[in-house]
Amino acid sequence: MSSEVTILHADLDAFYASVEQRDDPRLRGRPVIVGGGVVLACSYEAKARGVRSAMGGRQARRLCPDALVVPPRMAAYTAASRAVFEIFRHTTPLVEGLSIDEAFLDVGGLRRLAGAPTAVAAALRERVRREVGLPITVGVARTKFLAKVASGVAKPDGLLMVEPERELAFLHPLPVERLWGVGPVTAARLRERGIRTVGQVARLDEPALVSLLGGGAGRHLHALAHNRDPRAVQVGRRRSSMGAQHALGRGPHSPADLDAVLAGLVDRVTGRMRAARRTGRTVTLRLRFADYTRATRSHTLDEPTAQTGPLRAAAGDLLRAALPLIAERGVTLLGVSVGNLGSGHTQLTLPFAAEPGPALDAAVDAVRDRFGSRALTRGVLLGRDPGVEMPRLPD
DNA sequence: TCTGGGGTCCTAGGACCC
DNA sequence: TCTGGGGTCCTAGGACCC
Repeated sequence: MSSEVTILHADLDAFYASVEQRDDPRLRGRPVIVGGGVVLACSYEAKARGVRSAMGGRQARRLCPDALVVPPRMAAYTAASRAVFEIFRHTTPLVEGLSIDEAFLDVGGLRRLAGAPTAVAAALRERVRREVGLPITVGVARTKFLAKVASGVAKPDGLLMVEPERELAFLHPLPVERLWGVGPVTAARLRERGIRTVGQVARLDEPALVSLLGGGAGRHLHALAHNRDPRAVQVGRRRSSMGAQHALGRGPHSPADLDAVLAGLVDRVTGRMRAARRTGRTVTLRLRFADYTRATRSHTLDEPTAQTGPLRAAAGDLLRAALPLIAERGVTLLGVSVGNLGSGHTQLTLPFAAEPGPALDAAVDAVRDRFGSRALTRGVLLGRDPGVEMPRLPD
């Protein structure tokens, strides 16, 4: 783990709502809600009145009757996101996107070129504001985790650096919900034990946390509470699944209706897959029932594909097999996603001959570091020229 | 808090392989 | 013949994130 502060977490504020306020002056300074049935995003003026994203539209309007409700414009948000990520990548090549509106940037190599990380962060904020017209908050710290927590604390439209010598003083008073990976269930489990702050978590030993929360979450939380986070900023991560879903209302819905909805969903997903030049093998049918329980059913094809036909057929089989369950509980949401994306089709061009030896071994290690071991489970194609496929690496 | 649409990662059992 | 150890893949569920 680096002992220097090099990591930025940049996070656009109330992203969808800020784009709407940017594009329509009448919305500026006023409570804005994006999305009708459910709040997709809301401006800080609406947040001040208690409106939260994922809240039901009725409740949101009750809390804030004078809110201006606008329908989402996904194309505008995608365009704004692209413009902001261009600025990120112009700042440093080491950019790891987390979602449409946030990313980690490693600016460690820039000290001589562009100045200290806080100066880089301030310039970045200024540029996003000037060129894209959006407010953005940046957290600056020695680790990804601390940078993310810092941006959360600094929101909205802020900049906060956590100096190495005050990391624990910054971290320990925070409520556990601030920790990345602590949601309602984990927070409730901790609260039952009287644990509310990160400092209290840090006083528990790892076995106690593991028995309380399970192996993965327990070890994760123990590390974070002790400020251990060795993860590097990863460049070039690709989506591993693509999906689409649709809420149906309480029904009833005939099998033919469901099949028609399913066909539309598969069409949408495969269209996006082809546009992104991705293929996939695992089709997952997602169901939500009238009692808000959920189920998934999945099937893995022998060959990856982006064609509508085979994926549609597999999804149809899954739906037919789930009809008894649907008849029993009543379906309210249907979703399709395709996973196992792209493996076997990844091609990396490396600047050396792909012959066995120390150079190749080192390159494979570098690939593992950058993309994770999963990138190699189906073999990575190495080539000297784009478009030229080299033999598979041995496993 | 009564619920949209898009994702990630982890766990666990069973099948199957050497 | 009824038995080890190690590994991958598939399926299903669950927690979490924006």
